[in-house]
Order: sequence, then C-alpha cells, then structure tokens
Amino acid sequence: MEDVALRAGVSRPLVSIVFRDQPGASDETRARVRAAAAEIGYRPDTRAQLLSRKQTRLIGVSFGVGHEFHAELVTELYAAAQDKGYELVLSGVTPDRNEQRAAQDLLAFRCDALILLGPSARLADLAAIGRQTPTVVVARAATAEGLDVVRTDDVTGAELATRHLLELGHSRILHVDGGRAPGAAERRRGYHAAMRTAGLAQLARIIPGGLTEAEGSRAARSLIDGQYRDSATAAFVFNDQSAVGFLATVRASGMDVPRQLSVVGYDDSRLARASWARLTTIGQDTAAIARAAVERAIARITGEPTGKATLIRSTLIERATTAPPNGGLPKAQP
Amino acid sequence: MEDVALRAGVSRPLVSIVFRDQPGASDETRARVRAAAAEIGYRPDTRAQLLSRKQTRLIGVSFGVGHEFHAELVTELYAAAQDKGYELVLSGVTPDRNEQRAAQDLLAFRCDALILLGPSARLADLAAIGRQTPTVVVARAATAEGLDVVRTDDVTGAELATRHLLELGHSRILHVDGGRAPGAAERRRGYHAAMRTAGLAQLARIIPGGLTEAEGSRAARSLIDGQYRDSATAAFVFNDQSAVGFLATVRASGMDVPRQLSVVGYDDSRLARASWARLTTIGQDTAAIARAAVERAIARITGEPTGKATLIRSTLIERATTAPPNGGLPKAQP
DNA sequence: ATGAAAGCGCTAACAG
DNA sequence: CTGTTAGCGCTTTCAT
Repeated sequence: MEDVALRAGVSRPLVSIVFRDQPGASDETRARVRAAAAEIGYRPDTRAQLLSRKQTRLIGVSFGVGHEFHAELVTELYAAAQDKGYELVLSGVTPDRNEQRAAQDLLAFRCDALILLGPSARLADLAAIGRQTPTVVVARAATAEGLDVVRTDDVTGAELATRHLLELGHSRILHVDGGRAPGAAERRRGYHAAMRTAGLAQLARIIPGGLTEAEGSRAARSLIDGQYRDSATAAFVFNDQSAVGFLATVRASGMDVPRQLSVVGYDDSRLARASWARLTTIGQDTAAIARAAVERAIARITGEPTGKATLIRSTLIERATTAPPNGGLPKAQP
Repeated sequence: MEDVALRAGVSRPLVSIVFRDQPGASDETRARVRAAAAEIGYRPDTRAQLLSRKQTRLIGVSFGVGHEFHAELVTELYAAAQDKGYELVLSGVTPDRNEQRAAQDLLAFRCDALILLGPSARLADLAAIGRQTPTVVVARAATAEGLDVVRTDDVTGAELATRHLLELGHSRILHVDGGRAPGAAERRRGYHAAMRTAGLAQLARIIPGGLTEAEGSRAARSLIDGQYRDSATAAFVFNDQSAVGFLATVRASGMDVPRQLSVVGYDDSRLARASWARLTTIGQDTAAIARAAVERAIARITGEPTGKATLIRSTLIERATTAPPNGGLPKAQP
C-alpha cells in the first residue's frame, strides 16, 4: 500500500480511501492510484481490512452442502448482499462438519451477522448463537429471542395450489398430505381453507402421504384401488418428490395426466422442472427470501429490534400436469 | 486474550500456544486456560490469526453454486483439508459472480493455495492465477506452468463401462457418445480400446448423442427405428442425463431394460441413483479426487515442483440397468 | 487532500 | 514455561 502511495504520489490513507470508494479524493487521483496499484499488482488484504474495520461488513452464511434449495438461496444471497454492500462468507454443513462447527467458524470471523439456512439444530443452540450475534434463520420456524426468521408461508402456498385447481374448474380435489413433516400441517390448513372458501368443504379429502416418491406412489395406489378413483379429478400433493411417485403410479395405471387427473406438487425442485415431469408446482421465491434475509440481518446490525418473522408468499408455477377437468375449457362451463 | 491469561494466571503467549495446540504448555495449564476462556466466552479471532501467521493454513476453493458434483467435492474437500490441518474458504460462482471474481476474493484472503473446481475460464486466466499462488485445477484438463490438475481418467472409465458389459456376455455393444463435449473423445477412445481388446473391434458402433436427456432420447429413437434395433444388446451412454433420456425412450418403445437391452451411464449423478432409474454407471471417486487435490495443493505450498497432473481412476457402480444378454446367466454360456 | 499516530487481536522470536 | 518486544496490513482519527 505504501508502494502504491509512493508510485501514485499520494499518501497512504488516500490509497485506502480510493479502494473503499469513499469520498475524499478527486477522480483524477483515483485514476492515478488505481493505475499505480495495477502496475505493481496490488490487491487490498482482506485479512487486514477485516481486522482494522470496526464492522467487517461480512455476513456469514451456513448452508447444507449439496442441498439444492440452499444452493439457490446462496446464489440469491450473493446478489442481495452485494446490493447492500456486504460480503458473504460461506460455511458448509457436511456429514463431517455439523452446524455448530459451521456457525462457530463464522463467529470466529467476526461476521456482522449470520444467516443460517434451514438449520436443524435444537432451538436452544440456535438461540445461543443468536445471543452472540445478529442471526436470521431461514426456512425454519424458530421462535426465540435474538433470532429473526424468514420463511415461506405454507398456508397461502397450499391455498394457491388448491385455488389454481378450483379456477381450472375442478371441485373434486384431493390432498395427498405430508404426514408429520414440517409444513405439512400448514399445507393441510391452506387446502382446507381454499376448499371452504369455494364452498366445497364437504368435498375435501385427505389421503395420507409423506415426503418420498414411495409414499406418493402408495397414495396413488390407494386412490386407484379406492373409492375416489372415478370421482377425483385433481390432486394437490405435499411435495414434488411425492408428486413424482404419485404421477408415475397414476400414469402406469393407465390414467392420463392431466386429462383425467390434474396434479400439483410443491417446492419447484429440479424434479418438477425436469423435462419428463413438467410438474405444476408451488415455487418458493428464493430471491425474495434471500433479500428479506439480508435485509433483516442488516436491520439487526443497525440495531433494530429482534425476533421478527418474515413470511414470504409462494408462487404458482404452471407446467404440464394441470388442465381443466375432462380436457374441457376453463370456466367455459359455469 | 489478555483477560483469559489473567484469569488463568498465565502469560498471553501461553494462551496462544494452548489454542493452537502447540507444544510448550503442561496439560494442567491447558485445562486452566481452556476453562478460563470458556468462562468469559473467549474465541480466537480468525481475522487476527490469519493476519499474524505467515502461512494462513487456508485453502481457497471456488465452486459452482448448485453444481451437484462440486457439492460432493466440497464435502470431501472439507474432510481432506481437516485431516491435513488446513481450513477451507469457499467462494461460490453464480450467474452474478464469475470465476474471476471468486478467485480474486480468495486471493485477497491470502490463501496458501487455491483449488478451482471445474473452472471454465480461459486457460490464460487460469495460468494468471497460477502465477500468483499455488493452484490446482480439478475436473478439467488445463496444461500450463503453475497449474496442477486433478481429474478422472475418462479413457479407463469408458473401458470400465464397456468391459462390464463384455463380462456380462454382451458383444453387440453400442456407444451413444457425447459429441464435442469435454471428455467425449476420451470416452470414445476407451470404448474402442475395450472392444478391440475383446477382439470385437468390428462390432463397435457409435451413435451420435450429447449431454442432455433430449439427445439421449433422440439417439434411442434412431436406434429403435434403425438397423441395430435387434442386434444391439447393450449400450454405453455418454452420461447419466443422456442415459436417462435414452432409457425412457427405449422403455416407452416397449423394450425391457435390462432384459433386452442393458444400459450404462456415466457420472453417478443423482439421476442415476434415483429409485426410478437405478442406472448402472461409472462413478468418479470424489473422495480420492478431493484428497489428491488437497495433497497437490499442500505439496505446492511446501515448494514441490508444479505442473503435475493426477489422474483418478473411476469405478463401476452396478445397479439395475445391466444384465446378461437375453436374461441368461453371465459366462454360463461360453 | 495530507501526514502522523494509534490500534485491530493475534503470532513469533527471543531472553529470561 | 514466562514475559517482552515486534510486527501483520490495513482503517481511523486528528490536526495540518
């Protein structure tokens, strides 16, 4: 840095100012400094910057390595953080490296705030982290002092899915549920709410499901063999994975999707997007989640009150597994 | 740190020694120091450690966010680095954050070495990075001074796949290739080599393919409609994605896999593992790749010569899409 | 805009 | 094992 200053004929602090894009230097000077730095290949030392700044302007992010949804969030978090002038430090969770470890590493970097993606640690452990530094928990409900939460609203997501089917003209709509999985209760609630609003409460039927393909497939079997076989014209399935199993079994039985049966999944996972599935599904707005998480984190850094929960609305993604009942036209038959 | 020293009744450097697990303190002292630290909630400040150490003991890793194979490598890299006493710093590549940026961030942290996963930057740019710090390129061929390379051996991988089919008793084995994709030429070579070794060079047939499901599907169509329909009993497909498209189309045409046609993919991706595919495939030994990458990186840090390339052998992963021809027993029919 | 000076929290090299 | 003395490369404050 000294060398750059010398070469550019300025003082050392000035170089610092230029590299931080702070006011206090003329454009002409900035250019000279940058040029001098480029000549000798100078790059600011992050370690020293972090140490000397009182705020690191770092947001630590812990995520599950290989977790697809987390990967999408990380992508959006990078963008959101950059917009706000923050850097991200990533800390991965793997079988050999638990969440506790991941979070400790982040704390040791003295990040200004932490964003924990879908942590599965005990609430008490999360709260302990929240006591040390501003932290926002994403994609998990976690009510505790010191913790902010950003997650999607499963109730309205399920309503959205159900309403989509209603609007297509369906009335005999099943829900293959997620059993005791996180979010399953909320989705059941949303489904019921939508049916009730449509005045179809008495047609609501829930088939026990789960989160796996096998469970979706089993639900399909029970539908095919059971009493609803000919009455149901649409199904809203707990998640994409289960929906794919459901779909495969329904189709194998000779039913045509979507002509005879419409299917909606949940998550907009890669499975849903795949060309062989093209599943209509409910997508979590990862960009909105990421933005909200970064905003909450920064709000906390700036001293705003804690304990807020942000619910992000989901969106319907219409693909090829939903259509009006019997291939008719939507709303063309009142 | 001062406070910890006071509380434990020792000097400040001693605290440093204890926390770095260095020789020079009695077990009794260590315990006292740790206890004192725990009491006041002291955690070493990574920023300061990095700045004051002459070697950061940091390995920077750039990876594609959302890239499944990279995620597996990262998992193994964490383990490998820990074994060697190094920490990892992750830097993700996203649509908004290119490789150059990712690498620069790592350099700014003054990592002792860089590991770049499947970089797609121009060779010149990679070489420029290699000139600044020890760097090893993973999963890409890149010959340049200053760059080490760790990647799998596509030739022997393809041989492995082909030989597996040969050993099952197949002789009319097709290869659906990857066109101009990276590694495609090597895999063709391996396929031909295995056929030649088996004395079946004149039965070798290559069908133009690609890397996508659509291309695999198209290749299947041309097989079904074409002259090989009844003669081929097995196919080795360029990658899993293409193989899944191939598989779907072959099955849709009424052929039974694996009874009438065996199929081998390549990559052992999630697709191959999925319960509905259970694809026999060639797996890259991610753990071995990660270990080799870390070892090369450390070797370079310690001043070993540069420019080495490490080829990792792939392994066959047998699942449900391969069987002896016509459902017969392997080798039972000489 | 400049230059001097203090300090971030630690490691490292040394004499006790 | 202890204590002292230097830095690491930057930011920050202050007076000029």
